[in-house]
Amino acid sequence: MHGSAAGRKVIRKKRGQRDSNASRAAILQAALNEFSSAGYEGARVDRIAEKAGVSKPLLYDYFGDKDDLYAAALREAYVQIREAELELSLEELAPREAIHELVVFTFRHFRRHPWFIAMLNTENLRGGGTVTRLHDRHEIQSKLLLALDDVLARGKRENIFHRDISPVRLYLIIASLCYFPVSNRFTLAAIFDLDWGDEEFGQHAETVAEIVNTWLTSERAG
Amino acid sequence: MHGSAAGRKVIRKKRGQRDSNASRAAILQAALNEFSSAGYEGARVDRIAEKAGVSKPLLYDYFGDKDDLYAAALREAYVQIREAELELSLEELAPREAIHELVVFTFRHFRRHPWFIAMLNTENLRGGGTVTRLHDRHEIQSKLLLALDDVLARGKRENIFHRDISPVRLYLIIASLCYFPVSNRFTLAAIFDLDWGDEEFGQHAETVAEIVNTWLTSERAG
Amino acid sequence: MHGSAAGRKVIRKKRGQRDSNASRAAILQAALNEFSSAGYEGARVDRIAEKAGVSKPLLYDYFGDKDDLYAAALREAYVQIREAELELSLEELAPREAIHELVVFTFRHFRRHPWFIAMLNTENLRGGGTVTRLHDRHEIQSKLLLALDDVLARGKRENIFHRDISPVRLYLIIASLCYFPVSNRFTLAAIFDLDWGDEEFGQHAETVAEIVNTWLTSERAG
Amino acid sequence: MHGSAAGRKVIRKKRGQRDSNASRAAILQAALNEFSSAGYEGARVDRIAEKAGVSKPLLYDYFGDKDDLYAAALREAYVQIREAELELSLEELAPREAIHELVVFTFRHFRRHPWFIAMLNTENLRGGGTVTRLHDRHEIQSKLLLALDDVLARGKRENIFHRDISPVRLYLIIASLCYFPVSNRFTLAAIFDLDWGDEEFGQHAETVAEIVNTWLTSERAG
DNA sequence: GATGAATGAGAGTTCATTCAT
DNA sequence: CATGAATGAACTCTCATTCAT
Repeated sequence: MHGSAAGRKVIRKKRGQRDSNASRAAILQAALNEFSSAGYEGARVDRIAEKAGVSKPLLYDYFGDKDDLYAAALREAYVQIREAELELSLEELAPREAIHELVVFTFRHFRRHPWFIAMLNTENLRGGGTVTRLHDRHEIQSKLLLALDDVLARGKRENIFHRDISPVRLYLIIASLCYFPVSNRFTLAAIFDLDWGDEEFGQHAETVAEIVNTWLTSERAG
Repeated sequence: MHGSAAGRKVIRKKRGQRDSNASRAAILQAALNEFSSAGYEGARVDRIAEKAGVSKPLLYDYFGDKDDLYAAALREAYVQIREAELELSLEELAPREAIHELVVFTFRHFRRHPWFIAMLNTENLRGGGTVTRLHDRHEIQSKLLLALDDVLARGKRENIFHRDISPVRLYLIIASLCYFPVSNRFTLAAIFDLDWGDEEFGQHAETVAEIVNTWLTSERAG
Repeated sequence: MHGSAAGRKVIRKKRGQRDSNASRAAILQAALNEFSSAGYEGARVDRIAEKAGVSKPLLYDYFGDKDDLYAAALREAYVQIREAELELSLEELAPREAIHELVVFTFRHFRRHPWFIAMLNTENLRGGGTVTRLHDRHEIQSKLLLALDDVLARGKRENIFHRDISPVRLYLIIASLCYFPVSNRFTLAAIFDLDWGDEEFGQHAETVAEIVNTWLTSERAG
Repeated sequence: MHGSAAGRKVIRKKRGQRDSNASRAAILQAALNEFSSAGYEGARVDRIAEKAGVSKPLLYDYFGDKDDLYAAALREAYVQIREAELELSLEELAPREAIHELVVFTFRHFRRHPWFIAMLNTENLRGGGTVTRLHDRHEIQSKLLLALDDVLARGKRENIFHRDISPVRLYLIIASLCYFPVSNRFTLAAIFDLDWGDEEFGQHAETVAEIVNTWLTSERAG
């Protein structure tokens, strides 16, 4: 069923479809770059069309108006970031090592994909109205949550972790610690002279991993 | 007569100027509201003037162009937030209690001043070019850093805390944990159904405080 | 079919573009009118667009900003005036008659193209910054210079003219005499009651021609 | 009578009047500078007030609106130029020498007072509406006309000049020859590379003087 | 299907001018 | 007499969007 539908499309407009897909992808990528580097209001439809190498009417034809294009770009940001997460596999690591690995990965992840952070900030600045309307917004959840669930369960079973916490809450904590220094790097640099290079970021990641592990392994205060 | 008139003058702001000071303050506040709710590009000078109850030319006369006004609003955001921090005093609390208090305060602080978070996000989205140009940007540092320094020293002296960490780094960790759930509340709500009310935020603050205290009091791993 | 279509295309302007060339020309003419009748600062872009029958964005798209449009109009003024000069041919006239013809023509020329004079005045009022930047400003030189060179040479050869003078200097003298009464006609009328009609202008042109010829034919003072 | 009137003023508002006159003069001079260097539309009332060292309301109080101020500046331009002409005395020179002197003087005159030329150009660009409304516009006529009348009469009487021409017409010719090279110096420099210094201007003045004298002394063509 | 041509609506900014003290 | 404070109106320029081929 899935296959035949795709097949039909290819037959019906072989070339058109191929171009069409390439154009769509180019527009999407250009939109993602533009929105993440200029914000919603700062983004220019002209610039997106130009960078994508298509005409504006085509762009409007494919994606609707600026708002729709922004929604598509936001969705694309989530899709891309989740794809990038696939390279991480924690199943075979011991719980504490898994946490360490996860923290270090998340940190690097955010540093390497600043446009993802920019899109999230933009969307939150706008009140989240767009993300709420993404029809598959729940499927977009980090795959890391599942891995985290497994790690937490193993840690509990092996009597290494002594805290009851949901994977979501734990992810929230890890994400908090990794997000802020990247997201706010410019103001932090200006106000606190925290102008970090790769090395300092790496060290901070180690600290963060230890904080999380220390907490997970400690007994609850009596 | 002369004396009392002069006295009144001081209270009613400098005279001769129709109401210069009041106008300035009104513009600044309106700008802060507008920029934090619409971002830099989304902000409208018309709207700021209207909300401030002044004409656009007056606004331009006082603050220069939109960029200058934005810079003034950003600075005002920092000033207001630092003023609000004065209500916290940690000197008389035991180290662990002080940390707990600080975390809870910071959390509530961010929740109550969402425009501050919005301004920081906007500025980081823009690459921090404006904050770098604020002449007194270093004096803007959180007063909490000083308090934190004292708390850390006491904790060490009393053999309660066993971690070597600079106040700035510790503040970074605390701020990270408190900032992200507020800053990203809309996307978190949409993706993870993390739609918190005051109570849940309060609980999370407790968790955060415990994480930090657990780490500070634990021995370094051998 | 192909050929004839192509032929038609040339006549009907390039196709596919809705009416790009016609719009450009209309804008240029409207700009010339507006700048020459209102000066640079007094000229209104709205008015130019309206007179040209196009929208402002189109105008900006074609010509850049007001400054660029002004430069294009200035250049157009020179182009039009030089085109109009083509109707004059002096080669077959005797030297004295040629000078007479040239003076009378120049006078009438200036009177009939007052917007040319207005553009020159405007540009000189502005310090000439724009004309200096015209890339082909030297090719804009009056074709009359060449004719003048020929007339002077013949006059010398035939022992009619006895003055050594470069064509440029002679043109400067003739232009001076023809320009001022037209350029300053309003102040002259107000101060000296010199409110001339066509006839008086014609008489003055005769006087001017005689002045120039008298000088050219006279021997240098010993 | 004269003295007592002045005396009364001084008594009536000793300081006020003195300031008032100084302010008026300062405004007038500033307006002249501004209008002649920026044109009517380009001139800024703010700048005039600032350069004159007075407040804008004062300026408006003294002179009315921008139009009135422009009219006053235009009148002032004529007054100043006529005052400067007083230094020339032709009565005791032989006719040909007088003409030579007059031409050289006029040339230098225009070169040294470029703001006068700028004001005339501006006014002509505007259609002369303002000069027409100056109540004493006829008294503003060049004093040189009277001198010229005398020179022409003497030339005729002494059988040196053989042309019938009114002083006004002769002045027009001389002014034409001296005005254009100065007025249009920027475009001439750009188009014809006529970038003159003092010396070349001086030489040109000599040529002009000879042209005029040659014509005046020549017999009318038979 | 794809695009050059075109625009309505509105943005930031400035300017001559006038209150109110 | 003198001015700091204030503004309505207008200007240049831009942007998301659509027509017509």
